[in-house]
Amino acid sequence: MVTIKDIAKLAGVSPSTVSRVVSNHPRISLDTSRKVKQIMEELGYHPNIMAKSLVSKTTQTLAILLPRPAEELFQNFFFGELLRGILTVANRSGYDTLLTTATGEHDEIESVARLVRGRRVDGIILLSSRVNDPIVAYLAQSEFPFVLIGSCQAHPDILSVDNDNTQAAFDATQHLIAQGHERIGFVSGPANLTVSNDRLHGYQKALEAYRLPIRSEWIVEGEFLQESGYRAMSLIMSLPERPTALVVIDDVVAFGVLRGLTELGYKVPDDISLVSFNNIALSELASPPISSIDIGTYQLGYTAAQALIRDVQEQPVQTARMVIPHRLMIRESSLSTMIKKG
Amino acid sequence: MVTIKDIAKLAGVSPSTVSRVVSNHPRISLDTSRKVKQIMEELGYHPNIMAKSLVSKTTQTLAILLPRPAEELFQNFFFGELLRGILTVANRSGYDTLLTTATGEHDEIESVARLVRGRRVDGIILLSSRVNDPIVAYLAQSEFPFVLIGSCQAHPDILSVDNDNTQAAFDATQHLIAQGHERIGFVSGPANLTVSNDRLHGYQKALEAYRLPIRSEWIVEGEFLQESGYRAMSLIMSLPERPTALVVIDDVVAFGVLRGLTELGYKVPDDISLVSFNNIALSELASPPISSIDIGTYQLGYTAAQALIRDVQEQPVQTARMVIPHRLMIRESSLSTMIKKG
DNA sequence: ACGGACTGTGCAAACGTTTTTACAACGAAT
DNA sequence: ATTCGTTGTAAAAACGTTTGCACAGTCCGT
Repeated sequence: MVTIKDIAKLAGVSPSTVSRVVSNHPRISLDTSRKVKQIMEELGYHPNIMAKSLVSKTTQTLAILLPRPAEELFQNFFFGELLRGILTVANRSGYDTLLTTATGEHDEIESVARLVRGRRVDGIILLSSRVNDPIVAYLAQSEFPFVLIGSCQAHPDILSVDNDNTQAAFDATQHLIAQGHERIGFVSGPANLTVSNDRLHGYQKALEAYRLPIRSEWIVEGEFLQESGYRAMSLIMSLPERPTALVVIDDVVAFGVLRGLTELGYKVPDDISLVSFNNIALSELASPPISSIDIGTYQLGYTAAQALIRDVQEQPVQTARMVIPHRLMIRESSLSTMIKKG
Repeated sequence: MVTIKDIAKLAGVSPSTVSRVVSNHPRISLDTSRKVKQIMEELGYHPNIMAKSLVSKTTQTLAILLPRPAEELFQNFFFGELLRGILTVANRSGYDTLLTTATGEHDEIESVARLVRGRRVDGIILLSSRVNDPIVAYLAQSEFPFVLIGSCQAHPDILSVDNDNTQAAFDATQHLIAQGHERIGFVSGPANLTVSNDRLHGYQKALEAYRLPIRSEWIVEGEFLQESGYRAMSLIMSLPERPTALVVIDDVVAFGVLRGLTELGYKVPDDISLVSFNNIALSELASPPISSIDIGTYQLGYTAAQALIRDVQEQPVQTARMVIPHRLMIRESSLSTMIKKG
């Protein structure tokens, strides 16, 4: 392995001089600099990053931390977009990115502590919207730089990036109401996620605003999986009184709902209209194409990484709570030609 | 920051002893071990990973290296599955995982060199199937542990994991032939990827085996994008003589083809049958559900990580070239009830 | 009582950097 | 001629670990 000393010896200078050449120290003569650089080139020298980190106390590395069952996330197609947003910023700023999952129960904290206390990374991007996430609690108390993608009701004051999910769900519901629907159901995600709660809340607010009845049997909780949508759909459609439209927590779930409806012979959007969230690339390729709230996934990752890096570098961070705008993409699944009333 | 020395002082032992406690050295008395461990617990000690790496010359870190325009990959939905396979193995074996992209042209090599020469990681998982990838060339010559997911015609001897894409395409084509098709087209990917070449080759071999004509105008090259499928489809369908079935390089592309065919009023599978590759979760949710070759994406990642870790740890590695079995998932898109003959 | 094997611990060097401090050489200003 | 600022370089300490070597103490067989 070629070290700074090898270069120094060959160039007839001291190691410190080589180090200064590498870091473009102002008080190095052009001659020395050229000579050293040439030798570095010849030997293919690259500084040992561990040694560098040890003394500089910075790793130039961020961690993307996925909480417990990451399985779900990997399957979910907006994950790639999110990564892309994060990596774009990180690379540009010279940071490497560690992809880590916090597994185990008490272990969960332990695996974060390893990163934090072991100075493994300079900052953490945490993907979570658990209502009360112990990892958030740990990080908040540890004073370690981190940003949350999502939100945590127990810690509203931390650095985080999220959508206005309540407003988004309001918009989605309002759109269905504008299409003439009066009986609207909601297929939700796990109740311990703020994203589920917020969207449910927005849905309810919209119904209230338009004085439409909120029927608890039309609200079904599930997971972020197709199966979940399928099941929720059959549950709702087996009721004596059925809704004419559904707001669905996630596109993948909506795919499950759609499959179920099609199997049962319902026509979308004519029998049942659909609006969902996240606007993954395939939503518009479903048949019919699914209306979906675009949450600016790339922006979410991009903004989070940017804020974190600012924080790490102790530049002033603008706001603790950043909101990425959403946008309703209206497609065929919510454009019924004839509405069935009450 | 709490270091090994702090623990040592409080426990009234030397730093070396603490180190030995941490690494479960056999010749430490139970008493000392307990005392030290308790103090570590109290202070929340975690060893500084950089210092550790510096002396041990191992980082316990792998890099997942995505070649040039990673954009495409992030959009492609089997990426998540692949990551999941890799992370499962890596975590279990105590490795962290760096997600890196090699950007720039000459920079491409430079960014890899930084990882390799700077001892940033212990090994690299390279995602690529470029016919002649300079990164593969660099890594092969550098003696650095790495595994290729995909294959590289210029370096057939390196450690790699791939499918038998030729056979897979043969199977797909044969399936269409068995359904009675005699005029079969092929929507391919970029010509500089071995995956495109292999699959094209398998397709041609199948046609030859059954003495069916190979028509070059029915073979269209494109990208791994929906748009690409859409364009390829309209190109092929504008010909005076049209195929009755298409083999498509990738599910996402097939979605584009399907959309195009539907728009033009063709019925799938009755007018045109489809088989594609990769079997992403949404293939079966298309309408009609798309027949697809499952390439064992999770297995691909899992096997690659496993092989790499073996290599890094200098355990004997079984074979240089590992082949993950594929499986044709037959769905409605290739099950035409009535076949139009030549 | 003695040599040896074994057990438990400490000392110090090493890993490859960065950075503070020091200092030599030089030109310019007094 | 002396002082002073500037420029370029070197020496050495520090970062937090691991680990080979040394050594004191204990236990055992003779």
